[in-house]
Amino acid sequence: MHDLHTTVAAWYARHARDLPWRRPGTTPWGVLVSEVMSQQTPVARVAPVWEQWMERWPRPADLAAASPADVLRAWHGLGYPRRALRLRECAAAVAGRFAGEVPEGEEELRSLPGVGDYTAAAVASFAHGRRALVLDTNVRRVLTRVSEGRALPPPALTVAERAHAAGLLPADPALAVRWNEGVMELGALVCTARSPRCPQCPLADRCRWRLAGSPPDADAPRRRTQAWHGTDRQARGRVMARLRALPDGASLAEEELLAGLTAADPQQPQRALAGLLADGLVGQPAPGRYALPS
DNA sequence: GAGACGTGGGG
DNA sequence: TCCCCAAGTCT
Repeated sequence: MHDLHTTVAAWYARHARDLPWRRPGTTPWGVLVSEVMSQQTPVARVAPVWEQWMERWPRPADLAAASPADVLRAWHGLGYPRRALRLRECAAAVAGRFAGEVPEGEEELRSLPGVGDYTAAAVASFAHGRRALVLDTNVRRVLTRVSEGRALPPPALTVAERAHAAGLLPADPALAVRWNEGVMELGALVCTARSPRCPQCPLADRCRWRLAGSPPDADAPRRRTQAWHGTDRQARGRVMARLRALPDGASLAEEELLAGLTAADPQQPQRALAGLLADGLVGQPAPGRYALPS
């Protein structure tokens, strides 16, 4: 029976995925880009996009100089395209306010567009080797199971969770980094949300949830199932797909752009377009014409 | 704090 | 086919 941290670190050393941004030579900016791309998006889908992205725009200044249209097209498949625009703004902020160097402190990191608590901690820890509390959904799930004996963490991060996780974070920065990446990876590969691979888990012998027989979600209020069909979000996605597919320099009139998007609510397509315009995801190269923002 | 915000793959 | 999601952030 090994110490918790040693056990996780040993498991990570043996089972960590060979993700492109974990390879030697990856810059702090590359790590930041990987974290933003991975927000709510499966890592397997991020990897190939990240490689092309970093080859095309290796430094913050390169991305800041790119057109929103190119950035949005390169983002294809990752979802939540507003993240792409924010990442470009983030690049401009790093290039400008921070002389092209990704800041090391969580406070400064959080001041960047698209960087919240999780991403700031992840970049501080994984890119700079700092001691930071990385609390993503994977870590929360692992700790909830091992320590609380429950199947899933509450919908929103609680102060109790934060305190518990903080107490587990090693004091030594290098050990803290290993712990962070180890627990995250364990949650991503073994202690998964749907079908956890408990027989392969290095913590199975001390997991309260496992020891209790892996009881299904007690009564914890689950997040409401994500609304989708017939939503504005779906309509927005369709509009963006059409614009991304347009040849460079081409544009569409509103009727062409929204044709066939009729929904239960006849106002929806236009509402979606208005929202995209407001978000800067759609541009108007000429009056009444629409395209990706230049 | 609740709700908005995409996409494509797996079970 | 249909449902459920996957390294959150912003308002």
